Amino acid sequence: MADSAGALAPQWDSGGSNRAADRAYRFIREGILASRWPPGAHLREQELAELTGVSRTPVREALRRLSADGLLQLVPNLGAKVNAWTIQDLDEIFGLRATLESQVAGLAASRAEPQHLAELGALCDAMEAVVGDGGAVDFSRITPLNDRFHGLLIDIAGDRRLGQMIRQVVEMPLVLRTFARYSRRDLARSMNHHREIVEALTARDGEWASSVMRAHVRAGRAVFTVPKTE
Amino acid sequence: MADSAGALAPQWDSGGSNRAADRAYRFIREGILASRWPPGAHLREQELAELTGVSRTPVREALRRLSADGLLQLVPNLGAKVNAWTIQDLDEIFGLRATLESQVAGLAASRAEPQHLAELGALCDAMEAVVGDGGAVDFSRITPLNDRFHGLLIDIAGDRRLGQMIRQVVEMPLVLRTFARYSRRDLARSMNHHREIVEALTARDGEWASSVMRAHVRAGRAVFTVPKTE
DNA sequence: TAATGCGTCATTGTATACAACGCAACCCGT
DNA sequence: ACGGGTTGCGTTGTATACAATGACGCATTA
Repeated sequence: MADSAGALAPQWDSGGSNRAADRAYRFIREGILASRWPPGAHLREQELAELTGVSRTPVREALRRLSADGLLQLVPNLGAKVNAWTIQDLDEIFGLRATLESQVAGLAASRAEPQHLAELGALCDAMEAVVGDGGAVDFSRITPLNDRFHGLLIDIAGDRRLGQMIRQVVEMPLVLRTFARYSRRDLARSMNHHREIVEALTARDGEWASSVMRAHVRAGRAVFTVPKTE
Repeated sequence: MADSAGALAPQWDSGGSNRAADRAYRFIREGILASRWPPGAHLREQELAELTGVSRTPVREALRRLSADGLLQLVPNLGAKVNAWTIQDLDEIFGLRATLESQVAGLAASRAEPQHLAELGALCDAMEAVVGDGGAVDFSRITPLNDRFHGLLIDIAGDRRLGQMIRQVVEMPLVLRTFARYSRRDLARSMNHHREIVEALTARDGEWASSVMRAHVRAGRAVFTVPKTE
């Protein structure tokens, strides 16, 4: 799910600093996302400390944060396990996303200003350019654009906590991006959704924007169940 | 806000253990909720360690958790400040609650079973008994009942993540429970909301339940702005 | 006098040593 | 052979010592 309804990587600065704890956080997080450790794997603090080049103290802090992110499961006196995702988890997560992101779209409709609409439109152009290139779709170029699109919507909506919640929910199943893939049809539909959302915002129609966004997310959910058609 | 739309204290076991970090967590949390430290106050790790009777290590862990809860604001190299709540914060938080809890009510409507409805009804009875006593309302007796009511709804809905999100959102402004108070009219309305939600669940009408819950939360928000009428 | 640079101190961040806990293997008794 | 207790080891939890960072005050200078 390198595309829209599935991506939305957190771009906030949590862990952007140069503290040892932040380095450990980034390192472990990247490792999990790259499936360096399979779901269910037990992470030992000492080992992580050596790998990261810091002591156990910042590693412990990183583990707590990753647990809060939902990437790990922490059991007292037993340590950290890489989280494994069930069907029910996916349903719950995408259900939450549908609720929250459609809310964002609705809010954004009543607050979007011309420059916002212009940037959203430009992002659509850029994404369509990548998809329409003819050859194999370069997901690594779509993902940041898509993240920016959804992030910008959150900014426009102007509800910090709502945005924070969404980022938290999206963070959880980030691992799965590697596995699932959008077919070309899925991608085309996603692009259309984006366009339609911008249109709805231009028309200042919150219900419209909200509905399309809900569809957008639920379509994203379906990619995990329905086989890739292409 | 000892009542329904404002309470819903987290009853999960986060911090229930006997580890030093958990004791520190509980201690500091209680202190903040009891206004032992005013909003904006700078909490020093050493001082907290001495007060709690543990070392700085578990105190640091507790501070990180409290920051994730939203009770503290953490700045790298500068430490922790007790969070101060603005009008915008309240609007955002109650907005989220309205969205999430109404979702829960809707889900619960399609999943509630007779024994659930019975327990919800019993909780309504108990709360009304406390309120209708005639004398001054004993908030300390309403709060746990109300928490149980909302918590049971979450259980019935059967969406763990949704419940987790709600608990997280409710946790944030928990400090304010001390300040705001429901008038007798507000309380009466709250009780009516509860009853109506149970009715909607009995009728298996998710839209109905969801709407009442949304009203319930927004009425709770208003208590913070409109002066107590009594 | 006001602005700037430096030094000191309080406070946070990190490393390391030690304690407590849990699991597993083993021994012993029945 | 099987069950219960026990010991040993690996891992997590906690305390403490040390390093690094930022804030405040003072002195120096234009």
